[in-house]
Amino acid sequence: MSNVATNFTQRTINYDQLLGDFKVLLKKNNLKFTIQREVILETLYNSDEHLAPESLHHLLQDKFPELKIGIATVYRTLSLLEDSDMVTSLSFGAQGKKYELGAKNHHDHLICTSCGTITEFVDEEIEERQHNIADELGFTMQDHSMQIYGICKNCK
Amino acid sequence: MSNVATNFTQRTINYDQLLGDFKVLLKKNNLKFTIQREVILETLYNSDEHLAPESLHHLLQDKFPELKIGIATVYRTLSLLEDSDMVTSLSFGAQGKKYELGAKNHHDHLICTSCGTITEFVDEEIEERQHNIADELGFTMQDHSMQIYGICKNCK
DNA sequence: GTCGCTGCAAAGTCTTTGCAGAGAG
DNA sequence: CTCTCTGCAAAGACTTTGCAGCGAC
Repeated sequence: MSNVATNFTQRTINYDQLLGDFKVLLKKNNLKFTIQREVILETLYNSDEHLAPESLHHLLQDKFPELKIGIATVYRTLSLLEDSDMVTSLSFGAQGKKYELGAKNHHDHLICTSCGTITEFVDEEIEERQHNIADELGFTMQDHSMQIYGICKNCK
Repeated sequence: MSNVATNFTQRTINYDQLLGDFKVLLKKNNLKFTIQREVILETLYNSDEHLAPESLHHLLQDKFPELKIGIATVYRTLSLLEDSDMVTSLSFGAQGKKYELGAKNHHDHLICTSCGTITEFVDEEIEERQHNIADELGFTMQDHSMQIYGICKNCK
């Protein structure tokens, strides 16, 4: 690969650390650590997919059938995690959001409009440029997201 | 402003031309040119906002009460326009999409998380970089979108 | 005239909320 | 024990669809 700083992301923290952060967060807000919240965090951690609430719910039902986790709990937990900046949501194309754990390095998305595959990438030049632009416009940048849509190698 | 290629967008075509394109599109697909479709196009053209279907519907009811345009027609026309690449949809934050006419220059969005204001910008360096990245990953780029979230000048 | 379009209302999705019992601290 | 969570079901919000009459061509 050339001089393009295009690197695939890596998980930056291990699960125990993530779980610890989650427990701290809960404690700080007087919330309880429940088995449902734990398996949702764990499932997000172990998934390389960008999960829609419904897909996550199915995964949970498959992996933890005895818990009978309700879809409402999935939505509530995702909102909680998103509000606490532990997960990020993306809304591509049609309707519905997809969630991914924020405990990965920051990255942007390349989305194949044919097969729907999402590829992640990071480009330092763009990252830096975004900061500059925000500064120039008197904006305090909190976050950003970028998507490139096209046809992937396999679909061509 | 410094050397940052940050320019605000300008409308690239006039309304008559846009309307002409729309008529051609309709004819090509054996669709009819109706007053409802025309006022929707016109309202989008005259709006500097990114419009949600509901907001657009309200605008239309205010401006053309005698037409009694139904919300279903708004949705159907927006889908038509989006499928034909005449409008683009964005889905920020919460739920629901917002639409804008595609007949503007390409631009990206800076979104204030406090007041919700959307500022548009273009940066050539980023544009170019996106093409390079897509190429490197064997991707044929069709489109892209970028959002920067933060706190705007006024809200600070 | 023909055939697509429209408004209306009903039906679908996706998401949130109310509630009573269950469970964490 | 207390007070939050959970699953369920009902309610909401947003979008799509079926239909009969209307209107563009």
